Amino acid sequence: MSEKFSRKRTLSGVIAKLKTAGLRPTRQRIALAKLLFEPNDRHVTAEDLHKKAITAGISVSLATVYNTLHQFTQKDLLREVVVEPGRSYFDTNTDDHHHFFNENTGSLEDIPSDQIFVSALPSAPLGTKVRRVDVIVRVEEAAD
Amino acid sequence: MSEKFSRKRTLSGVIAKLKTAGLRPTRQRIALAKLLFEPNDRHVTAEDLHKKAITAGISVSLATVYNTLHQFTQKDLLREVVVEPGRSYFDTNTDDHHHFFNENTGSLEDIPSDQIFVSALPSAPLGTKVRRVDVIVRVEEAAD
DNA sequence: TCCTTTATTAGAACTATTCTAATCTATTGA
DNA sequence: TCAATAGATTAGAATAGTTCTAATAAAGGA
Repeated sequence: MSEKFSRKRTLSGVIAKLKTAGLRPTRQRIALAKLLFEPNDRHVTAEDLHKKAITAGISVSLATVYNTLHQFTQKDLLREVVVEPGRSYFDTNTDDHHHFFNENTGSLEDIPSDQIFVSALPSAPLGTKVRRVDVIVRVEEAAD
Repeated sequence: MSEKFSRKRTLSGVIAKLKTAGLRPTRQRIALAKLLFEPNDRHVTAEDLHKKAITAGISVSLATVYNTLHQFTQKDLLREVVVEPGRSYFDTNTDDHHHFFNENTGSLEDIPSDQIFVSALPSAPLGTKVRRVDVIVRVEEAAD
């Protein structure tokens, strides 16, 4: 019973999240949100998520995955991380933070914002304002 | 005479640069290097450079432009800057520095490394070592 | 319930990039 | 200087990731 209850809670939590964001809680969006907001796998590509959904028995098209990722990003449920040309990562952590990017494995890892300090001294170019500061620490496998 | 002399100097400078990098100074590479290492236009896409070359009357294929940009990057004559999914910029400034990226116009602007200070406190993930730290200050047109 | 709005879909289209295999060119050494 | 050869260039095909399109389906309100 408690399992059923907790599943139900998660479900309604996700639905509430979507509603608050002004997105209709459709079957596909609910399923994708549940996959995305699981504790692990915080950095996901569209391809990843699509595979994951199909594997989980959720029938959803790649187009919908892309649409959903972009909508979630627009509504601040996700954050897009650009580290490689030709591949977008989406991060379920929307708090202010930065990343390690392993160029050999392609894996991303968060750096909490209190573990790195950036003093952005120069003012933004004329007529513009700062939207966000991204720090990417590019690492490679250490040749032992 | 002095014009001819200086043109010659530039040419041999570019050739020397290529040779030192261990790259054969071919007609195409010399021409692309001269276009790239001009004082302006420090941030260039493959498409940009190809157009520029064709306009300048230099017959070169897009494949060669890509090859050349990657070879130059490998030899540290250029630096690749990834700010947008699906488009790579190449920066002729290989010194340690960072960037403003205008998300509306797609333009890049250098931030000298002495104008920004990053304390990368957290150590790199196990088995990896830091290769580079990229700071991208994303700006947008200020809604006046 | 029915109607309107919004979402989903398969597949085509698009964009940036890489690959392929044939042709050409720079370098080296006789 | 010239031929041999290692390396570079090419056009066009192929690929990967993403976006578009127009038809179908589902959600929410009256």
